[in-house]
Amino acid sequence: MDGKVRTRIAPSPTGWAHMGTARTALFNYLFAKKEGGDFILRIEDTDKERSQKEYEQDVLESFRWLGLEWDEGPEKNGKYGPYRQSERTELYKKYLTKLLEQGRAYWCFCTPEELEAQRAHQMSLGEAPRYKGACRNLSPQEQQGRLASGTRGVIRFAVEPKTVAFHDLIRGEIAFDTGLLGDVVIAKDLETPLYNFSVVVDDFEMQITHVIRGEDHITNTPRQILIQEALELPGVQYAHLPLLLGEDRSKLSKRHGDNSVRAFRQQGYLPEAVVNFLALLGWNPGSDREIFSLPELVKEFSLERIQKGGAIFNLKRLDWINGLYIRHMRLEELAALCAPYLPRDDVDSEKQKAIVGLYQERLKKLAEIAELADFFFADTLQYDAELLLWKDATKEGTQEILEKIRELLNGVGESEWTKDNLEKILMPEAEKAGPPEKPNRGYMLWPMRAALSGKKASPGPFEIAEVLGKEKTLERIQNAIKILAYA
RNA sequence: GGUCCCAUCGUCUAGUCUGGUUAGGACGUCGGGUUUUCAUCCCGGAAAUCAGGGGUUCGAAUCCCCUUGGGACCGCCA
Repeated sequence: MDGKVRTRIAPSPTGWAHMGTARTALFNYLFAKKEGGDFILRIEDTDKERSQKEYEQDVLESFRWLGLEWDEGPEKNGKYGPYRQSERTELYKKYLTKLLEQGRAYWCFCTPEELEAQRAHQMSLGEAPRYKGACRNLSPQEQQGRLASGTRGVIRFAVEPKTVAFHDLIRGEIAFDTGLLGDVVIAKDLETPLYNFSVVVDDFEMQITHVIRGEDHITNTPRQILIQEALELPGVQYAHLPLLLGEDRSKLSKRHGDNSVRAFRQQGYLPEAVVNFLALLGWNPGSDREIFSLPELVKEFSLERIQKGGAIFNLKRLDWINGLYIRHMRLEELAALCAPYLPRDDVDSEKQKAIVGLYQERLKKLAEIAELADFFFADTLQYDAELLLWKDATKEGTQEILEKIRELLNGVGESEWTKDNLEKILMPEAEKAGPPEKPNRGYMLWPMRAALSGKKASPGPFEIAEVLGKEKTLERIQNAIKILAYA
């Protein structure tokens, strides 16, 4: 032992990687890196029924996307693969056998029905539901006999009644009376260990020094400490994180919608923004600063500044941070990220970049650009004539001004077709637009912008015109005149 | 029901250890400015009797006790 800090994230691949898992991973990563230690990824796939490769893949992709690279694991294409519990069966078997031989664990042959009945009975009596079956008193010979006869059994750990206390790095002393626990099932058979057992074995074998996990694991801790003690393994430090909550203040789950990392990724949240947002849920630097890159978080991080109470997963705030990161991005980079959300055909990358540039200040998440910028890719715009009328503008007046716009634009050469030029040419006219007694540029700019975008809200008319090009711009002005004529 | 954890604006939180602040910041919200619209940007407002009650003290969000409320867990899931 060189005293190096080692943390781990241990997800089970039974669903898409969750935001809660991502935050736990982040805190483990931050603490490990802050202490100059290692961050390890261990896939807890002992549940063969529910574990799926697809989900495991999603976990790896999600963590990599967030920039949470783990420090070791089986080599795979020059990158570290994850450790998998399913590949460590022999290891668990060794420790399981040891506990069985020591008499600290035993085979239990109670049926699920019997256990259910027991639980129900205890609950009705107001007791803590726990295993108090008779199998604990079966002699080794009886256990072997039943196994030999083909009776299905599970392996239970004999919990000794005592007070187990541990020091939680976030919450301080926490004590439990294990007499209330009951004998926990630690394996279905020698080849199929269960969570509370495999965790203890792996955390020791992987030399984990700090177990940083969700608060929902607090009550598992005494069981794991007992197993640790029975196996004569050294203890680890625990830090139980406050939970991520839904709007109703209950643990964030599917009930609150799809909170998988991939869902956020698909909507166009940036990994840097997600990391920044997640870090500030339950932790703060002790200053007013709230924008941090991953390396900056590593520098600032400390377990002492982690909150005890749960934190609601506030989408509005994520949107704000995401918009902020989008605005601070290099346009080339943003355009590349937006490309998948825009139509592929007939658009060159320069034009795409120009379009994205118009939305850099307007996007909260990348996917929004599809709908916002759709009119750039449309053939003919469909909209109600009403849209073209600004405030108290009349149909006739608007028609007139559109004609004027067409005339002026017609005179602009292809080579002079830039936003600045168009503005220089049209603005003097716009200033005079409207009733002579109270002219306002809105009388011209609004219908022009509406004609070009077909929308109530969009970037400015000159910016759009530049991207659209002369031909398409004139076409749309013409189209607007027609729509007014038929209205 | 049992065990354990938690409690400052609607939300994320600073301040609590080492009592003395107009209880600070941010998101959101409302209003104003810039503006053809939306967004950005700038300015301003409302918003927490610090869950409640009792102590200790000249003084309590901060220290002590009680109560209440919320949450997590109680699986042959993790």
